[in-house]
Amino acid sequence: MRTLHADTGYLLYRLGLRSGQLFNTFLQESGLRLRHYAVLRYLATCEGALQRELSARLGYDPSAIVGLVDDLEKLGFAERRPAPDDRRSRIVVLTEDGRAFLRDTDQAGRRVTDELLTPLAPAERETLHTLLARVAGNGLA
Amino acid sequence: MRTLHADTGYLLYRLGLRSGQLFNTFLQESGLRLRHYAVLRYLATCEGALQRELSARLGYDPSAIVGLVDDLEKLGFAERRPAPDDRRSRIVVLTEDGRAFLRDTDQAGRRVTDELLTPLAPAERETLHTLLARVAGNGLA
DNA sequence: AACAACTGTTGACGACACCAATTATTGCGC
DNA sequence: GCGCAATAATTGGTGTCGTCAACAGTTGTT
Repeated sequence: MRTLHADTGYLLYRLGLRSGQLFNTFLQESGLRLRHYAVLRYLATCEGALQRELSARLGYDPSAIVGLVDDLEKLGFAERRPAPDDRRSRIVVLTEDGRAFLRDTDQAGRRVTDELLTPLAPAERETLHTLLARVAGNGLA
Repeated sequence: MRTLHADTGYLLYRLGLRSGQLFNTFLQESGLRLRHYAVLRYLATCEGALQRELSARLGYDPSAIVGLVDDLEKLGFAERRPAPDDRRSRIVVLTEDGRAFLRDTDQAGRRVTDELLTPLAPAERETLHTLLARVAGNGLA
């Protein structure tokens, strides 16, 4: 009987859990969790996003986005602005504090991935990243 | 600002979630979940295991193992036997039904990983698996 | 004007990780 | 042998999370 470790899908599942845990412990002191961090990082790339866009791109349920943006607003890292053309929507934008937080934690964030990929040489990490990106495909990530 | 997809750790986290979801939908009709399947597959390799061993090797909390083995016993896929040398421990063994279940679902299980790795050529899948196994390291997986 | 579709929001439910405490048993020091 | 720390399985509680249903406000269509 072949062992479970022989299954690439299960390896991905296991390492995904470990990676998420590492990220969360890294974010623990800031009061945020990985989900908040993902939203912040996404907002930093697009200069304002609708909540439904956050939901679609990050893969979280729309109802989850509500709470995440609430938390980020409470911390002063993001804020909701009314959408000019559609009064149903609200545009979430990064505040200066939020941008500063990303700058301050960027280095520590890289260390998390470094720690996870310790067993691999730089070239191997590059290969792994390329393959994972291919698997992630066009969709979110 | 670099995008979130540029982070290998986050990619792993995301793909881990997707892989787990794929496995769970594949197992949905059988009433099991990925955690149960992991226990079954492990039991198939060792011909009987203590619950603390399952906890350590699969990375689940000991309290979680209790419920998982309960479910597997209820389905007739595994059973607890008293350990001869230590009356505290109980040895969990696969039943014939459990072994048959693994045989019947083996092919479908492979399809799950195949579906996940669709974008990759066979040689690339091999490379990915090797790298992931290296990252997983000596410990569990 | 009537109606379907969409956005954000709230609420509920189950699954799950994590930790503390308990019971039964074992092994160790004395 | 006796006392005591350590261990295996179990129970329970807490917080997080994914998923779905329902809702109000708004938009677009016809």
